[in-house]
Amino acid sequence: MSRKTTPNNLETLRHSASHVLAAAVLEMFPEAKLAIGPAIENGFYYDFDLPRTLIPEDLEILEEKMKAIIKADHPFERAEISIAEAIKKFEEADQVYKVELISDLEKAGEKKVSVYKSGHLVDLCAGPHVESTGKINPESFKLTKISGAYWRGDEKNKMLQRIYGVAFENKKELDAYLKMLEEAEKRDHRKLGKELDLFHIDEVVGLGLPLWHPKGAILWRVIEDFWYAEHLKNGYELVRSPHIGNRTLWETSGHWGFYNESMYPPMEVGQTLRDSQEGKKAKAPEQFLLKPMNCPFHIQIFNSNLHSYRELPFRWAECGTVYRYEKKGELSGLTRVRGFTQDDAHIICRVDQVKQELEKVVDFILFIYKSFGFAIDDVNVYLSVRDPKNEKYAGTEDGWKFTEKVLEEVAKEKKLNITKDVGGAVFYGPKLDFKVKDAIGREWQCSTLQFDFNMPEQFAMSFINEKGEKEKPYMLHRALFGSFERFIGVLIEHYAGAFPLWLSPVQVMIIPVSEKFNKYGEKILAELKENNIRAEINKDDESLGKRIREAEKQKIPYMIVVGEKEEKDGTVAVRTRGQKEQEVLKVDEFVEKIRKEIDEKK
RNA sequence: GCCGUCCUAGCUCAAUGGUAGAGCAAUGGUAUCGUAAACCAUAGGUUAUCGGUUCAAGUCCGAUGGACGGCUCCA
Repeated sequence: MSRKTTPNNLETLRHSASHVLAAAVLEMFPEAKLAIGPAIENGFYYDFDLPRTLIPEDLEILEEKMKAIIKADHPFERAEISIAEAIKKFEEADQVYKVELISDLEKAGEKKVSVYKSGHLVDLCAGPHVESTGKINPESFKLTKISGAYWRGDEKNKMLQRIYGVAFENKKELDAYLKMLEEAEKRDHRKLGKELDLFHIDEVVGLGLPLWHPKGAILWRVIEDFWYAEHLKNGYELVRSPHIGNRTLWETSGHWGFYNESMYPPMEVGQTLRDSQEGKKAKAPEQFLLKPMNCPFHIQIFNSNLHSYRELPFRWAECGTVYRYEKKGELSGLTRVRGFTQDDAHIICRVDQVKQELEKVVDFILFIYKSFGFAIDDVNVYLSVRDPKNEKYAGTEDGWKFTEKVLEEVAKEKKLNITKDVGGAVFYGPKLDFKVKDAIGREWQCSTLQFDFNMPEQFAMSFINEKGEKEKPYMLHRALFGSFERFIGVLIEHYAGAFPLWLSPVQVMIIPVSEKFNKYGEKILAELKENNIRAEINKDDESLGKRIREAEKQKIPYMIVVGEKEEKDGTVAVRTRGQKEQEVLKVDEFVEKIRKEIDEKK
């Protein structure tokens, strides 16, 4: 029985392509065991258990085989069979992964499963598919990469081989996609970080511990200044805390037990380094841990005093550098590091203040994205709630119900296009996450807004309410950037390194026509600096054209060229990034123009 | 951590198992230049590290380290 499908449904097409891949793999390796093969963004993948490791050349062979299957135009025939029949069928074919999937469907209460037959391949599948393999354009797909993937995504399970492919309706779309990937590579923050001399990650210093070069550090500083100014405007107070803290703190918070997989091990103190080198034991040893988060410190500030309900809410902000020993393979440029600075704040408030505080934070987050040129469509928002089946959650039933409800309400009122992530909540509370895509489409969590039921309990936080009784406050964690490192990483990719004026490490490059005009150039440099404009002068013994080229490559927003005419008239010839046309302005006109542009953007 | 690919000068890349090269950058000169690369010269390497195979290894094999793409993870 052939089922009607929508032939221009890309997802159907991609999913069908994954079946064609599976058929091709079975031709090549009759003993291959099939796992799962869904459609994904831009294409599809299929996981296999194979008798040998694939090599890149295998992909070419498989592509040819796929094309032959497409050419043969096998119909996709759907059939519904009973669970027992399905298990028998797949057991006979020795498809152990399929048998496991069917058994799970049975446990979930299914009586029948659907299978699709096309050519020799019979695959367990909910469908839908295109009518026949011939509906796939043989020129519009490509197998792209091989990787390992754990069966059912569990690292305790066997690692299978995953083949990824991209698929589109026609060759033109495929080519456009491949071209886009090529372009995306050029805006990779790791590449631009080197080209623009912003940062590097040094093997000797340690993995995941970026070093910020002068141009990167000024970029960071500009962002940080903006952050501080906006927080003070928005009713936050600043706090500061150390990088290390006594182990007992982390025992109370629960990190010592729960997060020991990703914390740097403790350092033992109570003696000098020399004593330690000589193998001496401290008389009263104490252990200190690098902080993986700032919260316990902020809580200790709260707990150092008795608080009245009248004082609440507290909004305490800190750009605090935290350290997490991420697994080596998880590290990636600036987006996943081991030492990073969270733009953290904790809001400690009463129940009647929760909603208003959430609204304020959401508004603040939206303001931040707007300020850095992100459209809200560039940002995906996830509401992570409890998995009701799982019981490993801190806090009371009522607390969860209330906070999940109010989070969803606020998200809806603020017209956020949220995706609900059931089971995505951390054990201590529900959260709202904002994720931004990098150049190659990977999502990185930046802003986060989280409830915490655990810490107030563990640290016995309380304030005195109207009745004179102790009451436990609500605590919100939030970060707008997430971390400076990650945010700057996605920012570099977002702007492809061509930062708007207010963020540019060098805002103006002065280029004297020849060394005779260096003095005039220096005079202008001094005047720009006087006006807090980040300017440099390029007096290198190189041609004018060469120095213009260098400034363009460094993506400096304004270049000003000065020579005989300009010196005589007290003017500058202004060239804007990416434009050939120049504008001649009086020096103070230029200064005013730039200052105005910088101040407006802020 | 797991699967796979990769690692040659500061950067981007060459070199059928047979003497490690080029461009850019750097340094020293000449030219003092009007909007995306002036010209000449010099220097720069234990081919990531360690071990093996071979008459001979950048090249083949193994281990280690690192990078990249996935998986897992991301408080």
